[in-house]
Amino acid sequence: MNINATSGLAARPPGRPREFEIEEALDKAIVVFSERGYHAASISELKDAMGLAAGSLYKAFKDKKAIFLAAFDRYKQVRNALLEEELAAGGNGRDKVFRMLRFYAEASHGEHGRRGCLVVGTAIELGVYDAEAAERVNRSMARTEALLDSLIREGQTDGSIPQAVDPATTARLLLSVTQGLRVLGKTGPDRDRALSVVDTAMKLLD
Amino acid sequence: MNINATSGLAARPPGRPREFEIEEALDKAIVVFSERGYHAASISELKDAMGLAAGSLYKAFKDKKAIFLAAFDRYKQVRNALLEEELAAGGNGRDKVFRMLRFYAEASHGEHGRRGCLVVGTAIELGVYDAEAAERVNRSMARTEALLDSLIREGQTDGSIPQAVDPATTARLLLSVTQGLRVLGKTGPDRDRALSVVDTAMKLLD
DNA sequence: TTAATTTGGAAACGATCGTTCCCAAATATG
DNA sequence: CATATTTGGGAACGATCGTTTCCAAATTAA
Repeated sequence: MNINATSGLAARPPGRPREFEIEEALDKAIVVFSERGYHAASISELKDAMGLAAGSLYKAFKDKKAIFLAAFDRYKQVRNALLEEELAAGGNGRDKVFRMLRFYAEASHGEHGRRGCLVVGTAIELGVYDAEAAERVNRSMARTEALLDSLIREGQTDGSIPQAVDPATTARLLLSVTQGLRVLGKTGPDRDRALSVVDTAMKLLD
Repeated sequence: MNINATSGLAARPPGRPREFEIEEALDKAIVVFSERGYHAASISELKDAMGLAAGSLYKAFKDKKAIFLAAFDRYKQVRNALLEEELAAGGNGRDKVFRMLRFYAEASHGEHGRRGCLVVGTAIELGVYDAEAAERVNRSMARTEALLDSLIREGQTDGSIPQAVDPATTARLLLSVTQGLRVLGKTGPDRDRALSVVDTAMKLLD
């Protein structure tokens, strides 16, 4: 029996307490990894950005890849929460699809666009050589595709999207549009151009 | 007066002649850079793949970035030639757009898909921090977008694409579809799924 | 109080990075 | 022929990489 389990509060473990918040540090790491990519982001850059000494970093994480994977998971958690919030404000299925595409378009221009998407960056840089990274990328893509699929079906149920639209193939197309926007956003287009792509894509739901 | 200029043939320069073909070596470098990315591709890997000693490599190229940019330019030259060939076999404008999208879809699955696109990889990994790389990426993207635009207009002229289609915004959407397919192809989808995206995108030209 | 444990932070480690140097070989020029 | 020039190839360089080690500080448990 674990006497600590009687309390809902986690008992403070022995030893000197950590002086930084893991999630705050990961938020800084996300910026470095997104802008620079996995290989170009050095431990030196990471520790500076995260405000930690190398020793502290390696007590919190096994190695560089563990930092990266934790940052990836944190990134997905934050972005999923923001997307969920955006979708909750939506009306019918068609409106939710629009909001979702707009969500990606807004992340694909300006400073945010140049910072880049950690999922896309991971797919490009680590997708082939690292199984753990690839699995996370695939899970993320599959989730996005499934979400688009379900929103299209919701639109067909509420009448905002015609029955003639094929949910599966259309979801796959819209997924590739969102990933493509993220690529273009690294070097390129301004807000209006990103949003015009969304408007054009929505014609597939007419 | 340069007496050598009287001949159309390039006069062999003094010194020991190079024993390898630059373009053949670059074709090997393209594979390494595409699969691994710029930073993960080490000089050691590159020289092994290219079949050269480090010294020879640095006599042919100023530094690692010069190797990369030469490989990028070679990649674009080869891919553009293949695309041009594919388009020359096309019928009307609509068919040419289809062939162009299919050209990207075919490069976005299986071994070729996992190898990846050097333009997409460069945008992600170097787009923000290297001006020369960014300029090449932007030139490539702009060229592709302009080509799609012109093919759509061609289709409107020959009657295969409705006048209601807006060439500029549709070209931009199709560009982002092609870039997205390349991202998905790194970890994912099989041939049929890639081609189904193309079929769905073509509905925008109905 | 004492022992055990964990963190903070800096110094140090071996490995690998991109690059340069050096010398023998191969060619053009005089 | 000798000389200048360029390449091939490998050894060597300093810098930086990711990681480990070490010690003082902070905490829990006994």
